[in-house]
Amino acid sequence: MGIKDLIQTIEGHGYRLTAPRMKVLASISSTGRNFTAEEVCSDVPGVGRATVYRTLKLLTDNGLLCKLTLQDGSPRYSFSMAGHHHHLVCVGCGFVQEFRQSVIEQLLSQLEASKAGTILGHRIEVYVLCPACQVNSTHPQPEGPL
Amino acid sequence: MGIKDLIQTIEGHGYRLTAPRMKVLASISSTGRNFTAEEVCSDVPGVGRATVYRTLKLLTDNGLLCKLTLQDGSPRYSFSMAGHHHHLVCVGCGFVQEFRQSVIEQLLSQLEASKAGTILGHRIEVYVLCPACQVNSTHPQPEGPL
DNA sequence: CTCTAAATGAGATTATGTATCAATAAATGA
DNA sequence: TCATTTATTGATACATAATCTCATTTAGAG
Repeated sequence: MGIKDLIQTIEGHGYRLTAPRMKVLASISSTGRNFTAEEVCSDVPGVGRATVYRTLKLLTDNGLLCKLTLQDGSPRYSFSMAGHHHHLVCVGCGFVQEFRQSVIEQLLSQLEASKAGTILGHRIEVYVLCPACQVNSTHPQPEGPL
Repeated sequence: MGIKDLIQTIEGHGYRLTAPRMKVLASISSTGRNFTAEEVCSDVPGVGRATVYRTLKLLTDNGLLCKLTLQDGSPRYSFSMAGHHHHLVCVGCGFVQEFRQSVIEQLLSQLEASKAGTILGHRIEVYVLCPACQVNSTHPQPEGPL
């Protein structure tokens, strides 16, 4: 996700493109991976914590970011490529892949058919050890990633 | 889940059956539904908050309770009936049903086959409006449940 | 009954945010 | 351009969920 897309979305929705927001956009678009809100805060000195959180929420609400939950329950933000999708999170390096799989639609219709009620939403996250991290754990490194 | 099962598990794992723990067990087994940690705290005056959290964690780690996440991200505890399962949470009343569905196994094998890495775990929660709450929302009540 | 390791409780601390509100800055229109 | 309006900001307080510390207590073994 380039910073231009982020800027376009901000302006396209009628939000003001302010200096603090620009700093947040520059920070997250330069990381190239997913991140926590506090990491962004550290990366934009001079910008208030509240503004960082507000900007992340703004981007999340407008579909540019996703907030996901790691296996231990801690939250991270990642860029959102597709419309509706789920997350494949590497436990080793934190790398996030999105996926869409037709069996999920099957699952939801099976559940709806079983008189469980009207489905309003769902949360699906799969935790993996990615191929690169599997190699690292076979040949342990002094300091692992993430 | 009766209080006897809870006690048996505590003792069976070699944990001490103390008065504060008994109060927590009595509280949660009498609710008959799912609950938050703070609700339990309020229900066991005299027992420290840390002890309540420690006991809930103990029960969760030993498979008697599940910690689930509502749609807004807030956590609740529910009794765990089956071994491995997922949650169907009513957004209206908070009622939690467990489910197991074979399509989930399909999903996981599809993902594993797609060179995504080794699957270590997953989190699947489906948010519904249960039949009873659908009736309530059609004929609104002064004060809804939960 | 004594002893010891487990468990407790009070309170501090951490993590992840949201709410408040006066001050500031961006867009709008005269 | 200047004034006005409105969004935005930052400092700080607050909220929630939980864990950590550590001195004290207690369950249960012997």
